Amino acid sequence: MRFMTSLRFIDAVAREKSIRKAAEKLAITSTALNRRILQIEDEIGQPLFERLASGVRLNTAGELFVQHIRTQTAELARVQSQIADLSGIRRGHVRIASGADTMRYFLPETVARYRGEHPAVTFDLVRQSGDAAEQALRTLEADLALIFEPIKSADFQTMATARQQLYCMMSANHPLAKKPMIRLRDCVGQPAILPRADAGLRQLLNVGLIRRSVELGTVIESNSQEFLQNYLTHEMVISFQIPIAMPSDLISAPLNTSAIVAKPVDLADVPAGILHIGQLKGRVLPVAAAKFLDSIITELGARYGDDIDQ
Amino acid sequence: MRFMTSLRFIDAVAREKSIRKAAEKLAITSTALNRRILQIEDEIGQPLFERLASGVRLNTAGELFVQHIRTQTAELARVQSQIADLSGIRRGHVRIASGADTMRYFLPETVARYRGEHPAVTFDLVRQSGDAAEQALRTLEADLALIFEPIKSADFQTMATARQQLYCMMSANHPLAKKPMIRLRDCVGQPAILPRADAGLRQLLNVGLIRRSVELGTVIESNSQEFLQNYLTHEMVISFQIPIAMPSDLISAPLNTSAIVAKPVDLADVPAGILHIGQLKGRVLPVAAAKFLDSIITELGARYGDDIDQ
DNA sequence: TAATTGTGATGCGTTTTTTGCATCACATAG
DNA sequence: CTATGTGATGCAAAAAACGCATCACAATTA
Repeated sequence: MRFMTSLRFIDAVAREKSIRKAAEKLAITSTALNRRILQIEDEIGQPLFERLASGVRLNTAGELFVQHIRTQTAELARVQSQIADLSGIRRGHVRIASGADTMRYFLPETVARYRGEHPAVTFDLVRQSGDAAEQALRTLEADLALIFEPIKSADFQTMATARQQLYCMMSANHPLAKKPMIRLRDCVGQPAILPRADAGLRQLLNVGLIRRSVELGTVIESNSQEFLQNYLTHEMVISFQIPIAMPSDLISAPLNTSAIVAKPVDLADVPAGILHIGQLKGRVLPVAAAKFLDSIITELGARYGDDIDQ
Repeated sequence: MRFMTSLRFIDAVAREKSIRKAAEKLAITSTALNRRILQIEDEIGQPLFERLASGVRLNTAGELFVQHIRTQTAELARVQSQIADLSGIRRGHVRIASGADTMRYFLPETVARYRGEHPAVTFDLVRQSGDAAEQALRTLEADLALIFEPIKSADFQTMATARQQLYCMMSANHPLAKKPMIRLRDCVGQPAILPRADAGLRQLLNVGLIRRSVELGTVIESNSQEFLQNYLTHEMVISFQIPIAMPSDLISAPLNTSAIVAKPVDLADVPAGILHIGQLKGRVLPVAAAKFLDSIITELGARYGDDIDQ
């Protein structure tokens, strides 16, 4: 959209906090970008940026204007999506911010199924922390966010939730692997590898550990789920995971030949965590995003049945 | 705002239903305008207008897009107003659609008082019928509307109301002029000049006339309030008016020397009509318009006290 | 039926706007 | 004090927008 160019540029400068850096990202020269900004500021009647030695920063007027730019951009996307939807085939672009949990199996499968029905819809999938995902909704960089505990912002509008019981994962020949259900007291002193503290799963686990006065032998912390899971085959340690982040056969086929097994942690020790699927409060989503949200809810329903809300 | 040009042009074409006519209004050639439209349509990916031999007409996609243009234009105005408001002096532009009643004395006085406090705020005052005023709110051509009965659209959000008792006006030497209060039965067969049927006042009066089975000798109908009032000095006829459309001394000073007098019509015959002041439902008004609305409410309160709501 | 009028689309030369290079002025860090 | 980074600006080249003349089509009029 040509008429959005100047607005897009201003948004970029606001994000980069530097005209030259933004110009580089936009693949134009800083002088062209600079002049566009000066022109808009001239038309507005007052500056939008403070000029610092280290770059630029939005002033109050700029904050207001950039907020307008972002909502306008999102609105335009929504209208375009709506218009494209008129021609029968569903077009559009869906931008999703999510934690790592759903990026492993759930989203690949759900997106693939949706794209099977609507090949003209494209996706952005950004893996980030819960806080960052909420922020992405606010700045309108994302349409939907999937966040596993906790929700911090009042701007987050939950459209669906799924209860996720904590599972303990370990090598198939680990002593605990024979139990059908894990109690935290079983894990006292066990060497464990855990997600880092900013993950919702870790916070959920910590509450249980404190309540039961259990201490694990935390040998490794990592924010890579791949690492957490694959490491289990190399050392006799335990880890924790929620179902949505596990291969589906790990739970559904307890007699599988996999070298790794997952056993549920007693809900009395650690309550089920909540996976929140939501959007920015008050926003009207583009057709494609709204329909994909339906898809997510359907898929969650198929997987977890009664553990789904809304 | 340079970046709004193409959008403004499309809106103009949508309103004129002709590229050439719109081009003339916009003071450019039809070819330039035509090309801008083709370009936008190309970027959207499908046409926004149907091409007819007599001009163009919005198709469904166009309706959606033009709606978007209008809301975004209004939003931009709001943001600009908000930004201007940061610099202390209140700037902005207020667009008012109203019936003739308030255009005579109420709005001139209220606007003048407001501009006395905020000289940088400019105004558009469009006199039109109630229906047209509601339509102007919907197309975002107006920020506020003042409508004297009846409100038809569900999109109209009433922000304040003022009860207006009907008054009978006549020359000071008219037989009825001696009565302190007029009953409709006093008017049977009286030659009368009335506003046209599309005016709220006329509809209000008609209800009373039918209920009391009274018929007037309607000799003249006009939509010009000036005519209705000034004619009273030339022929012995009666007319009707609401207080807000009358010079303030007509009521406040009953012993005035004016050649024209106004006497209230008994509320048992004709109930008080309601003057509605409102905006498009759900819309956030620019600062200047919102503050002027406060001004209107204050002014109404000073004039009519208990007859004001909300 | 034929001419006329009005509509949007398009090729081409001109005008206006935007862009990029080189450079300036200024602030900060080393 | 020097080096490096920032945004602003003069000037020429590139790109975009514009206006004129004209086409193709449809509806209206003679």
